[in-house]
Amino acid sequence: MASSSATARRARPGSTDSPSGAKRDAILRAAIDVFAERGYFNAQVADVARAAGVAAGTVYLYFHNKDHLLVSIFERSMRDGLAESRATVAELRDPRERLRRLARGHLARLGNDRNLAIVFQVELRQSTKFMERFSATLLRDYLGLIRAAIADGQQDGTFRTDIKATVAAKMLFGALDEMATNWILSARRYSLEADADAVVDLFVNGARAR
Amino acid sequence: MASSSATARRARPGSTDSPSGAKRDAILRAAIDVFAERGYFNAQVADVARAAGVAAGTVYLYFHNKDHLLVSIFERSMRDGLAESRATVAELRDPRERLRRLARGHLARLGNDRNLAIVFQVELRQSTKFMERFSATLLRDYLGLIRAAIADGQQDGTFRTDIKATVAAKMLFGALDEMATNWILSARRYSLEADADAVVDLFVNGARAR
DNA sequence: GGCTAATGAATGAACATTCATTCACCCATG
DNA sequence: CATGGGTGAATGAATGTTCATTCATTAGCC
Repeated sequence: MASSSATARRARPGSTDSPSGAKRDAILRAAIDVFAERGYFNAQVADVARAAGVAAGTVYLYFHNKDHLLVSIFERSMRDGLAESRATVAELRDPRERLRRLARGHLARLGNDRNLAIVFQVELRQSTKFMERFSATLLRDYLGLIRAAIADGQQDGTFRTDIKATVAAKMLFGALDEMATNWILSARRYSLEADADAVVDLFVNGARAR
Repeated sequence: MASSSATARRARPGSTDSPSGAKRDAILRAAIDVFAERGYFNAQVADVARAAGVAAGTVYLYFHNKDHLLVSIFERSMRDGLAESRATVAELRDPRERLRRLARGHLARLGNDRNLAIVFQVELRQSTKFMERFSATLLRDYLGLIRAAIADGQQDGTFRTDIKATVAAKMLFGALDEMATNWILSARRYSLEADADAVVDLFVNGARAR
């Protein structure tokens, strides 16, 4: 009943996933910037449209509604980030090195696009609805990569076996997340990626003097 | 010019800080529950009023506006939490033990009031406006306590001196924060406070096998 | 009876979404 | 090669709803 030609609404250019979608990209980029600037709930769809150089109604040719804009930003970035992370991990054997590269990648991605980082660290965490969606993918797949590296390290004797890989993974992720949030809120413009090594070092070696 | 009797609006019972404020407390408690349930932006002031058992207008006798409700929740909990943390820390000498008790206190406070935890971990992080306010106090004073414990530990030889206390403090905080967020989003009802020791142990000793 | 707290209906502004209309382009035809 | 009409993308003004906030009125108390 859904897509028979009887109900045929006018074909929409890229509601789901068009191949090129230059205009769709422009709207998405504008949404990242406007949401980062004003905050999701305070941003008006008309603002996004203006920033993208299109009319308000045009946004609805590419996205179902305002929510869908936020979700699309999330899914796109997530997809890209995870793919990159998987590729990075695939070619490394040493668990410590894997964690280091995952951390660098994570912070580099956010550090290279401040507005995207704001959307991820702040705007996306509004309401448990988004959080749960966020959590169901990022914290499953991405945390999974970290956990796997740690578990491998436990296998090969690099890491302690008396800690739970799951808890350790959450910890490392939390530490990175906090670095990103701090970076956003800080007036200083330091390199976020540079924090990665310090975090992984502390995670691996601990704070205790030896 | 602000508070001269010329401008004297009708005295409001507890706009800022009334001594007893039983009704104010009821409204604040209702706000925590309603915001946790529906999310700040989707919650209506009328919902809060209903949950508190008062009329919509009454909310405005105690709070300037909807924002002020969120800010008040934050400031009250913050004040209490910081006071408790300071008291805890004051009577302990060992840096490791201080960190452990700070962590336990942090997670216990959130673990004892799930709705408050939701407001803190999710709702309060909406828009950089709140985040900055959040950051300016929590991340200054609270992180300060953690940093001081770490710095003391560096002085007395407990902790490595080749790490920056500031970065380490952010890391530990981030790890705890992540535990709290995970706990909220998890369907399982485990004890959040129990995570504290694992986190501090990992922070102090690191993941590396020894 | 005078005072303040509390009420809740009414107000009005803000804004997501719709949709009738315009515009730009393509190509079949003479 | 010029024309025109068909197609669907794009527009943006209009709509309707959703609340935060106000305030004239009432209730309770000393």
